[in-house]
Amino acid sequence: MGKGKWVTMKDVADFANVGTITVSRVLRTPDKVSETKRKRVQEAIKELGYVPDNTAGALSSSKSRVFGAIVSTVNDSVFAQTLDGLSSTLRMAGYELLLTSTNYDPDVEEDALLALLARRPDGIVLTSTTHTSAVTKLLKSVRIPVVEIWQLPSAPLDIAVGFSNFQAGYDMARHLIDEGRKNIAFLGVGGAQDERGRRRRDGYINALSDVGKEPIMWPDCEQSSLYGIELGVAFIERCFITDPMIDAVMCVSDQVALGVLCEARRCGVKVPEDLAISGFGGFELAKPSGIDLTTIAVPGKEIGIATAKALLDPETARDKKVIDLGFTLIKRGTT
Amino acid sequence: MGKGKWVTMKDVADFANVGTITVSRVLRTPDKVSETKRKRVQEAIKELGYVPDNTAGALSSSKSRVFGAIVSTVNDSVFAQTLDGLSSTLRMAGYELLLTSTNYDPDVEEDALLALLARRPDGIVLTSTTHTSAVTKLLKSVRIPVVEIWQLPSAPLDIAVGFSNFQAGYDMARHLIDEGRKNIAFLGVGGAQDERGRRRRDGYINALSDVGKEPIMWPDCEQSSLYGIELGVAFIERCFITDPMIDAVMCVSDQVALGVLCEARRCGVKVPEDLAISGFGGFELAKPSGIDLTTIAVPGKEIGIATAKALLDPETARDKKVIDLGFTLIKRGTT
DNA sequence: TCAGTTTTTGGTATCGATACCATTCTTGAT
DNA sequence: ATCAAGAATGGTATCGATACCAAAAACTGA
Repeated sequence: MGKGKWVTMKDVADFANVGTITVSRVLRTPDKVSETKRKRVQEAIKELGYVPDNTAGALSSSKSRVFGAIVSTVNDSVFAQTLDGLSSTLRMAGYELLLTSTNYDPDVEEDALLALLARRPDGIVLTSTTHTSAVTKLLKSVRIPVVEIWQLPSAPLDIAVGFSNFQAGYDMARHLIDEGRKNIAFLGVGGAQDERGRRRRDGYINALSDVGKEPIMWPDCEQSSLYGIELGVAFIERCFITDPMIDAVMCVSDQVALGVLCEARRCGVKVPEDLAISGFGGFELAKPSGIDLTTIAVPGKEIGIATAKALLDPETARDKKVIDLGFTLIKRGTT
Repeated sequence: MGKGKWVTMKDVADFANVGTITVSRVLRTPDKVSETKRKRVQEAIKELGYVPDNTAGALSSSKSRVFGAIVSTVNDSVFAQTLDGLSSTLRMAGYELLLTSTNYDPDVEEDALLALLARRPDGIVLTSTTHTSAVTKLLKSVRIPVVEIWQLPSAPLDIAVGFSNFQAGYDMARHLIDEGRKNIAFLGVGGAQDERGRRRRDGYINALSDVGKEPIMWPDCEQSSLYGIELGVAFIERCFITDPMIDAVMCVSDQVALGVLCEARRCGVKVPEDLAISGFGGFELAKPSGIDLTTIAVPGKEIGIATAKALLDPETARDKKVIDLGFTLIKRGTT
């Protein structure tokens, strides 16, 4: 313990009395080495506590065995599931994940991408599909798989894995309309950064216009600093109370919907009689809990797994280019 | 765009008509290069779209500018805050974060650590403090800072940043006792994997024994596959109903507490009159929302930032060894 | 037993940057 | 004008692995 330097492959080779390349082969292609030497090398590795140096390996083989991910936030439970699925699938294949979050800032994305490329990853995952021109140029010039996830761009840079946020918004609005709701509001326009949320809102607007209705969006400007549950609470206080014609609210996320639901109950607003509420994200609570929110379940983990597969085998994935994993509208008690 | 290979430092040097080392210096120590050449090099970099290769740099300088993190799960909002603080602070200093999650499995931890060390990180972050002997040996032999976070081990391997889970459990139990509760249950023993939860439970047991009370723990065995909100719901159905002496429940997490709260309301159990409920994690909802859970707020983001600082300047951090960032008991309406 | 294969093994160059040392160029003081 | 001290610059070795090719060993069938 506490040796000054790392044990190198040469040390192992000398100890086992073989050439360095044999040690390399024991690690990468064991069946190409005779059993005697293989065992001797494996013992030497154990004995000396050798840990291979991947930075050196990456340099000579130009394969880093690392994938880079640039996500808008890790602070989201459904996103976290994707990361879980992604990183565990990759690790099983002997790859690691270099993670960066941008907090929805495109300039940070550019910096992050440069930092990532400096590590010569074998592939890149992005949760955003709107990039600065520099980013687009870089991504196009790079000879590695680029996977955009959680949405389906019309013109993917390379490969896309996700589902249609537009369709999700459309379907949910349609569901509310079918339930006989007359004045359906959309809550959560504020998130100018969140392009997935905007797509869902666009779906909502389209569905309404298909039946000749006008959208009601709140907060009406993007100045609002409210988000999550607090935004939901504020909606009841500041919007629903002043505009009692509203009989349904479609929330940008489950968090927001939860805020609306709790505050509605506290204020004696009957759900779903007076106000129908829908969320997004696949809130895990169901009927028995008393919080049975109608929502859209998203295959978060599956996206992660499919992304990992696409990274590991880009050729196959490129045949499809856009991999749509769909979503599920879960009708529960709040609508 | 679409060039076969990466642009190398040599290419930039030739283009700018300088030596490679000058290019290197422009990137790392710009003030040691004359202004004329510096500008020429910077233009060449831009012109050619040069992205430095850090794997090569890491090899020759033995500084990878990458830190590795092994977390039990990313699927936890408070953890996510730590990761956010950690990775953004590190990136500002020009470092990246290599993230691995173990899903609470110590064997995975060992694999993950080996994979991480193969990338020769400049430091390591761990959320667990119970390791296999192989892991402990490896971590001790490594000459880089090792930071254990989210708890305070009595004998840290190197540096620890966090707060006392034991104390948090103790204080919350004490709070319930002070509120006059007679039969306080602890909900969430099942998480054998979650050592932080176990510490809090130990604090609870201690607080009760200090006043001569017996602990009530549910589920009583670890066979339960329930977790999160569902566990909270199950508690009311299966435990509280059968043992009506219980007048308080201290939950291992806010999620669980939320489940208890919702189900209690649905079943007509009065909170806090019939049942006091406490959570853990710093649930962001407060009084106006109707869900005003008494909880313990944890400085998640601060832990991330402090960890980053410790990694970047281990010498200073080692003076303290254990950095206690504390926690805050937030008394709200459920107790 | 031997030529012809196939498998196993090792030597050497190489990946792209930085470290170290040597050299050249400034600059200021005498 | 000359020299010393310091700044700027470049050449070459090096980091630790893998690629590529050549050599040695083992195996095949006649």
